[in-house]
Amino acid sequence: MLTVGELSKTTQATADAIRHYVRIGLLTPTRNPDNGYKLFDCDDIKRVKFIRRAKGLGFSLSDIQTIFDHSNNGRSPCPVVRNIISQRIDENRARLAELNALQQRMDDALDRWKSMPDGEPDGEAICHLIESIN
Amino acid sequence: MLTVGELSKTTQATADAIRHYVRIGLLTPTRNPDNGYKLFDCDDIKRVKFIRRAKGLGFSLSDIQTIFDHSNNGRSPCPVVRNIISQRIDENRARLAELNALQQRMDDALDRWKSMPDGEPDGEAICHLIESIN
DNA sequence: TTGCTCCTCACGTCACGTGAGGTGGC
DNA sequence: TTGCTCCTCACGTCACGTGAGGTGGC
Repeated sequence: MLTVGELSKTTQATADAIRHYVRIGLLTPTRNPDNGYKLFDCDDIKRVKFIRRAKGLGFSLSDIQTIFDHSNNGRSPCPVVRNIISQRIDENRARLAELNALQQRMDDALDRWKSMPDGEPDGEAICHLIESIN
Repeated sequence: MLTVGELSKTTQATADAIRHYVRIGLLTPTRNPDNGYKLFDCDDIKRVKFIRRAKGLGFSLSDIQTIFDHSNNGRSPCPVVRNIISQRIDENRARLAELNALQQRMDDALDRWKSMPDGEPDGEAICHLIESIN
């Protein structure tokens, strides 16, 4: 049996992250009755490593809870895993498109501003650099 | 003088967004003493349009507050605006790199999983698709 | 006694959106 | 009276990080 700190070391997750997983029910450690310390077992090591891996593939903690639920109920989580990652791929593609467009706008602005002087407050504009865009 | 709804229409910001800007002090409308309704003026229209434009360039509401503060104190916000956007550009570049790497991992996983069957719970793996990665 | 780890709240993050419960204006 | 707008809380979002205040173990 491991304490939070020990589980943290073996999984590379911070102790605070592990406490968070306990709070939201992703992990359900037993307790040392003497001092109330959380006690984790080998399955918890597997679960935390699974969480880290799944997060690295874009799964949210809520997604991971769904996967655990399927697994605990003796159903294969694989079909739902395929569905979720497809969604996350679509979402990430949309997010990337947004951020690329933003990057473009920022780069354009910074470039245009290179040839513009700093303005002094004139009671009209708030910042003529920003207001010159569009 | 405009009410929230009217300012919302002329600026394309939602009424809730405008209320939020008031809550955090970006806008400081006067009040109609009869009914407590917020009353916005022409400068508020300019401010909300400015907020939208600045957000479109990657400035946070906190950044925008800083810009407003400079402007209200009779200092040119331009130097600070150039600094902030440079930071935001760097941050966004880093974020893009992360999300591109994530996209790569997700695409690779989905691709590899195409040739793999759904696994049945075996008491060993939680989800062998995810655990096959890395 | 010291220093390290553990515990449980509870708040902060970012920019709103969403009820809930109530009121003003035509 | 109806329907629309306005008001103010206060909570939820996502995954933790960070105090605050206190205790166990060697």
